[in-house]
Amino acid sequence: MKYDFAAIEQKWQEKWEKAGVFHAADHSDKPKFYGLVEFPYPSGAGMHVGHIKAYSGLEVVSRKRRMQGYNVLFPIGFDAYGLPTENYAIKTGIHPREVTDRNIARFTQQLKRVGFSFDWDRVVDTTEEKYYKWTQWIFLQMFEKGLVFRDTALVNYCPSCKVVLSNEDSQGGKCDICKSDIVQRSKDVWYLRITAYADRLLDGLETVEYPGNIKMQQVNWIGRSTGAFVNFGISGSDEKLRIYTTRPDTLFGVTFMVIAPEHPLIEKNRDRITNMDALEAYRAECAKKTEFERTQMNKDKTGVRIEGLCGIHPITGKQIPIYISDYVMMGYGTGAIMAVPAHDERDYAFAKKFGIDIIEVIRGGNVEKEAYTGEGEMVNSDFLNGISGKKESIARMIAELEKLGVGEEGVQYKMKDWAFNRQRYWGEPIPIVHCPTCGMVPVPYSELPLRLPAMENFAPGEGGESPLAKVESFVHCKCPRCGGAAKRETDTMPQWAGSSWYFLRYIDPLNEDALADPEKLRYWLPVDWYNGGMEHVTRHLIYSRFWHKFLFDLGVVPTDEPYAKRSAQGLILGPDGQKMSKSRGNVIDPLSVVDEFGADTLRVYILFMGDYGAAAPWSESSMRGCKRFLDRIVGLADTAKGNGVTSKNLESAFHRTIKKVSADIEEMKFNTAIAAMMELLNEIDKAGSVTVDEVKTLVSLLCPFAPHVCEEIWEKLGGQGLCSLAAWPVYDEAKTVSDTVEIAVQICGKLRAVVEMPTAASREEIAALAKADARVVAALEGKTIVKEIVVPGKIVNLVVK
RNA sequence: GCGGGUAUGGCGGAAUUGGCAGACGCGCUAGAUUCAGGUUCUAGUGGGGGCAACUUCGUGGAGGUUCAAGUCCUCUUACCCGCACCA
Repeated sequence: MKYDFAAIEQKWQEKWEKAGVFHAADHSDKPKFYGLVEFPYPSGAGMHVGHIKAYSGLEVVSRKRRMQGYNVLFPIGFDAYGLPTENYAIKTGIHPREVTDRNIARFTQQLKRVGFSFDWDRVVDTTEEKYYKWTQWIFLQMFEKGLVFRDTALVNYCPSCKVVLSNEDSQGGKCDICKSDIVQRSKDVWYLRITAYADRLLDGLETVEYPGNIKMQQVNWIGRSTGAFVNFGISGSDEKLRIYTTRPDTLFGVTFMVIAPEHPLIEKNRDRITNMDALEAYRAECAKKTEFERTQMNKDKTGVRIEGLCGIHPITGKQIPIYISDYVMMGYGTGAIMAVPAHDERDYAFAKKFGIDIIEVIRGGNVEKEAYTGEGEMVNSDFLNGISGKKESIARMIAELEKLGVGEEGVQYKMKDWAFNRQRYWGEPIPIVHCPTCGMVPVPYSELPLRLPAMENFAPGEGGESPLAKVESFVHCKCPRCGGAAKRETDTMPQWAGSSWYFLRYIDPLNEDALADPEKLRYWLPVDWYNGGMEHVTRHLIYSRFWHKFLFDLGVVPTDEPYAKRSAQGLILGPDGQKMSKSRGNVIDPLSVVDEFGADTLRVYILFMGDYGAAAPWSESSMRGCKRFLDRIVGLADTAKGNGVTSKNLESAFHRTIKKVSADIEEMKFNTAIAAMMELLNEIDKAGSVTVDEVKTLVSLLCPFAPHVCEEIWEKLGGQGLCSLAAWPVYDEAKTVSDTVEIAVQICGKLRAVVEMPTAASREEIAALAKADARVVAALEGKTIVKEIVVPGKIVNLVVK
């Protein structure tokens, strides 16, 4: 039966808003549930079906929790600083503030039309002064604790966006925002010392409930390796060349050393090196390549030997040639390696190309043919000879190095410190003053927020200078320490800043004295369940864990980890099975679906499409099936008569469905939860009649998925109050089992009959009933049973000869 | 190259973790209702064989374990995702 979804949806959205049913209470005797979804970037394109899927999962969980009597915090906000808005503003001349406000208003309206149960009184916007005041406050706290520093570095620069990008934003050598090629530039940039938290970010993973693949990605991203630092000598000098290796056990197999082209050793020894021309030519060649190109050419090794300098082996004292090559990176370890060609594939390729000796120190392979990286007995290795455990030889070698004072155990991370700046307008100003006498001075806390100045032209300056540098009144200031003339920092923070702590602000969005009240933080934290996209697993998720741990150390937040549990939704693909994109023209607009089929249908379909965590293509006809389901539910309500239960069988089906839907929601198996309700509806149709009580139960189960139509039916059936606040149905385990059960009877593993028998039958009774079935009797004709397998409730298998 | 994942009808996907493969939905076929249908209802729908009861094959491929395998083991193929000269 078709229903007027447009009228119903508007009616109930208004009622919910008026009654404030989705407001979280700050203090409550109820158990709390904090469900968090990744807040959107309010782009000009408006909402995407992907947003709906991303929010629908915890929307259902949150609605279920409310019905279960929890005090639920399910907030939403806007991560509104960022380049697309700024670029749009530059193009159109409309101020980013105005663009942002407009986009937020549009998103808000769209989200409300889908009927999400967000607490709209707690909306945060990262670009508001009252919000970014605290982003700046956290930055200054980090500055005070020595976690903020400046360094000259080769940075990824996007010539199109005119902005310095982090490694994370320039993966694959392309700008994450505009997809143009990245070039390398030398620049003074801000860093956050996230590596200081590397171990804790790793160890903390043990204490949280994240899916295995997310943990794995974070572990790989942090990339901890243990090994040793070893100091090699330099011929004719008391200088040391320090290297990092994970295989100190192979130290006797070293036949050459390699340093990165940018390694300072070369500059320091200019006068002693006899082939500077060749080295500089090679360096110039490398500088032309982006980091991406450098890492792409991973097989063909190039390099130049440094003439006039030699390494000295720390134990044998042997002279060792040193090369420069771009297969060694300045950014990892010490920018220098000891090369053991016999047992490392890269060193092997290099040695073959340059005709360098290969010394086997671990037996087990054929070093004439290829590098051997496995384990084996140590040879040619002095005091290590005869040992065959890698662990033991490494430990012995490290002990020896420490005894001789030429090395020690060490740990390295792939993760680099976080380049924390943008030369753009639409971001949080970095609250630092550069004073000619005092150096870098933080803006006093009392002067926060340091406001983003009004500007007419926010196009970036040539050469990557921030547009803020053009605002004289902003730049020129007095040094907060000495009172002398000084200049403000003009860089702004990167887009990941505001999103690194937004979940804390939801807890107390209007607080003017603290980022949030400690009492409230203690009540709500940690976030019980956080859902978001896989694309944020290595950036946002690590950054925000880092900030949270820092705030924990400050005593600002009560938990070491911000998120107790994390899940991720899969993409919605276009009807053609391809990723949705404007250029492919396969984008589905959620609001046009709401117009045509209603918000409830959209919500049910998106969760019914398939595994919540997997990608699935859009199918309009499949969605129509969900509409049909809701229409049938509406029709069912009209035929409901009387109270109590219709029949024992149907009662049992209800209890089974309550059990399944309850459990499936907890595991985000929304597709099978909906399928179970469809099955129940089919059962009811078969039974031919249904009571008002039963329909109310079904509608309560469906309410988190399709809340508008459920409220309407609930009201029509005389339900108390709102369906959204009704008690979540409970099931009786005893009633989930029906009296009889169908048992499959196999003979030699082949299905021969299906026999209905009492659920309570004993093994013997089951076997007897099975053997009494006419078809089984026929099949057993002339055979002898050699084995009987009886699995109560499931199957009987008779093995015959 | 390393790490992780996936593979089931015409399609999206189920399968209580070793126990009737294909739930649920779409699509399709036939019939009914309707002036009409992108409506609604009824029945059917994995492949082959048979009028039928029934029978046989069947979860990317090849082996294996088991009374019993989509599920466990070995090998293999294809695709997807992440990292990528990390010393």
